[in-house]
Amino acid sequence: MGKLREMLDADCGLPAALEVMGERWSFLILRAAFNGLSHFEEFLSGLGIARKILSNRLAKLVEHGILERTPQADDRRRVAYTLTPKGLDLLPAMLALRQWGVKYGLGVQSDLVLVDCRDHRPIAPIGIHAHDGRPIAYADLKWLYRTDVGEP
Amino acid sequence: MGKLREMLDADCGLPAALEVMGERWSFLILRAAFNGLSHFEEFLSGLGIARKILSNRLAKLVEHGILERTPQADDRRRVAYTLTPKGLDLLPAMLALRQWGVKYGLGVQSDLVLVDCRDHRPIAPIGIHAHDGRPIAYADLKWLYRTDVGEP
DNA sequence: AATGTAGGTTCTGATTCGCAACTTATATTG
DNA sequence: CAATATAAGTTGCGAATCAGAACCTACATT
Repeated sequence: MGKLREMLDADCGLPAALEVMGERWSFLILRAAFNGLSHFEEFLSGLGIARKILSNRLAKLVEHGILERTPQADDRRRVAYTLTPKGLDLLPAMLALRQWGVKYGLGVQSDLVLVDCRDHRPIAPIGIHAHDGRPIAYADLKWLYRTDVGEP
Repeated sequence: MGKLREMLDADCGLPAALEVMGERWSFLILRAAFNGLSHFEEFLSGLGIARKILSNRLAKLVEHGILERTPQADDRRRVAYTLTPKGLDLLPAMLALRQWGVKYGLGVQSDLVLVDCRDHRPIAPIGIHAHDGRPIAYADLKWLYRTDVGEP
């Protein structure tokens, strides 16, 4: 029980991730950004979000370094919100959620498929892999203390 | 622009996933379940969540088929909440978020590492792979209509 | 029978959400 | 140049949600 408790208390990274991305709309804004949207009014009409909330979320995403805010040079009314490397690194998490939603969701199936542009074939389901790339199932996982891991 | 709009409108599975998992605490409850917790009071003290919210979230997770609620036979006061296959399928998404949080979070790094129990080496970062398992970068992805994908 | 425990529900205030209207800085148009 | 339009916010306000505490109920233990 002590160990269990310790595992929970350990800041496993999830609370940090959820601090930003756990808020309503954050993931949908991120998806829109991945889809190429970058302006306030694009997000607004594309997502059906309230202006106030969009303003708040964009500010937080910028504050956390997930989006970058750059006023446009040629039209200084416009501001472009673009994904930073930190934001781009959320793609696996977003796709994993998305694939889960497609697998179990009741929603209408999209006609668009994410493919490898090289061979135009759909990407593999996001999954768990060993250090050598071999897929692993949940049953084959366990928690170890850092000092007990095999040699890297 | 029409195509962009269409991509956003398409129910890509993310909204469905977020309907349940987008709510506060849902992911942390899920993590606790993956860590072996199964009883109300365990979640309660393990997470520091309010009773009311925990009650509400557990009900929703059960309602959406992510957890299963089973009153215990030997002590019928106790109720076990356990992950269904649908819930277990959220592991990649949770790990992807967790790894992102570890990579960029400010939180204290956990001493516990998730390993392949066969060789005791840490799992690979969750990533995007082509149908044949080859890793792909964001730049190599694109959206295609289902009718345009390469032969499976 | 009395007490304790697991799992909730109810009551209260503080936050957050969402809609609509207003503001400010820049562009465009007559 | 004046008038109007547009992009990106901010403000105000009612509705929903959150969090903490106390309360409740079914069961189990002494």
